This record gives sequence, C-alpha cells and structure tokens, in this order.
Amino acid sequence: MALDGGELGRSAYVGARVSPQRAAIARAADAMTSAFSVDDLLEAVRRQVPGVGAATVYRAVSAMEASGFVESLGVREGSAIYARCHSGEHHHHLVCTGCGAVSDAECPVAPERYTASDGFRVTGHSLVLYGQCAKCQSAPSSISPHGRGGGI
Amino acid sequence: MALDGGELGRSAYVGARVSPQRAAIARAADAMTSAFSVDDLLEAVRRQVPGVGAATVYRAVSAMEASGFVESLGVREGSAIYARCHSGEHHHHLVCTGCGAVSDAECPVAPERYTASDGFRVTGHSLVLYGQCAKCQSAPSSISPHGRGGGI
DNA sequence: TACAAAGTGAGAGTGATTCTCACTTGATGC
DNA sequence: GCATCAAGTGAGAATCACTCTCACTTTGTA
Repeated sequence: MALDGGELGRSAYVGARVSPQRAAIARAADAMTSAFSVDDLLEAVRRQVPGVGAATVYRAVSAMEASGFVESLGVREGSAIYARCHSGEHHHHLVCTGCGAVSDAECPVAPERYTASDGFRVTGHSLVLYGQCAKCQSAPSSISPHGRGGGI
Repeated sequence: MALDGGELGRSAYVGARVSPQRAAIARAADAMTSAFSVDDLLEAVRRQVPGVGAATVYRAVSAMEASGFVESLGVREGSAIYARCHSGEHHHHLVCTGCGAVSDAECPVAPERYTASDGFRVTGHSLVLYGQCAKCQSAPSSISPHGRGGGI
C-alpha cells in the first residue's frame, strides 16, 4: 500500500473523523500480513501510541469493518479475527492454516450451481478459504476453520 | 429424520457415550428447524429434561459438532449459532435472514475459479449462504451475516 | 475563536464459554 | 449380579472478549 497515514485513515474510516489514534490503528491493521485479533492490533498500536485503550481499538475496528477496510473472518480461540481488505470489490480471503497469512481471492462461488431448494432466494454469502501458503506447504497447521473445511 | 432417540444419539456422538441428557440434546437439535444458539438448545432440552446444566449442553454441542451432526454458522448477537446437518456429504447451509430457517445446500464453490495467487494451495473452505426463504420474501430481515454478504 | 459533535481512556458491567470437582452412570469383563 | 473404571453430569466459580458509561479532549466547521 502506498497510502500515507492520512489517506489510509480516510479510506479506513469513511465519513468519520480520523484522530491520531485511529490513524495509528489503521496503519497497524494495514501492516498486518496475517489474520489478526483485536488483541494483536492493540499490541501493535501500543508500540506506536502507548496508552491507547482497548475500547478505542474495538470502536476503530467496528468503523473499519463498516468501511470495508477490514473484514471479520470469524472466531479463533474465542476472539474475533480480522483481515485487511486490499480490494474494494466483492472478494474473499485465503487464510494459511500454517502461519495465518491472509491474501485476497476472487469469489469462486458459482451462482448457477445453487440448488434452489424450497424457493430460497440467495442474496449473499460469507466465505473463507483455508489452505497453505507457499512457505508453509511442508509445515504442520495451527489454525482451524470454525466449520468443517474439507473437500472442495 | 426417521431415527429414534438411540439411533439419533449414536449418530450425534460418534465414538462417545449416549446418556439420556445427550440423547435429549440430540433430539432437541434435530427438532430445530432454524439456526439455534446454545441458549435456545438449553431451553428446549430443559422442557424435556429439567435440570440439565449449561456446561452439559456446551459439552454435547462440541461433541455433536465433532461428529458433524451440527455445524457452527458463526456468531449472532454475541453467541455462537449452529444448524443441524442432515447430510453427511460436504455441503453448506442456506440461512434465512428473515426467520432464521436453515436448509442444506449443495456446495456452489467452483474450484476452477480460484485465483491461485502466490502459490497458495486451498484445502478447505467455510461458506454460509444468506437469503430469504419462500415465507419471508416479503418480510424485513433480522439476521445479518458477520461478513459483508452482498454481491454473488 | 467558539461551538457542537465525535473520539478518547478508564474502568465497571455483561454475558458466553470454560474449568473444576465431587458425584453418578454406563460399559465391560468376570 | 457384581466390581471396576472411564466418561458424563450439575453446580458454580472463573475467565475473557466485548460493550457501555462518563468525564474529558480533540476535531471540523463556520
């Protein structure tokens, strides 16, 4: 990303004020190469801006999620995890089960393959892809999907 | 489902003991027509077996999830929600945003459409489809997907 | 510069989930 | 039928993520 703090802040908090704390939170989120929890983010932010409160980070994460700057990937070890969205388009995330690295992926859902049972009209979906990044393809896994992930 | 309590219990708790409490929990889960929280399940079970502890239901839900009898659909209003899986095959769930009704759906993910970026090898995925059941297609929605669900 | 709205930090509160422990029950072998 | 042991149970305490409140500060705008 080639955005400075101000640009980053404005794209992270669309229609809201960008305080120094929020700018730091956006920078920290942007710097994350893997999926992160609010706690990870808080720790990273406090390295830049000591004294930032947990409530501030929770509020900022909600705002960034509303702006599409980050996306929730579900829950890991009891806490919500997020990933930075580099694309404004509809897309999903590939999460490495080895190191937690996240990258954006095109949406592989083929709407024509829905079984239109019981008159159900599908309007949206939530998808996370799990697998292994190039680095981890010989290492054991540490993150598990919250559903049964197997068998694409 | 045409399974009696014992059959149901054995399919819900593969390789584990089936106590009367667990059988009741499996029956209650089986009777759920929509997505349910542990609290919903606890309430339903207590109508059959008063005095069942919350910890027992949490343990039973974990066991049922491990057996593939139910599947976690993520989080709604701060608590985990689950749906009964009627198919042992790889499948997903259609969740009605109006009434919470859940039905099984074939997997609409087309593996050939992955963008194989950075050498990432995809081994699994977690997908929930949102929309409206036939009954709700003229009513307002109440459940929201945890990610941005739009734009299939 | 003044002002209103929005953001902040601290800490208490809430609620879901897990853990512990003494007790009970089920499965198994004899 | 009985003994044994592992697994399950219920109660309640503990934990932890997250939210809420409140007094104060900062930001954007006119």
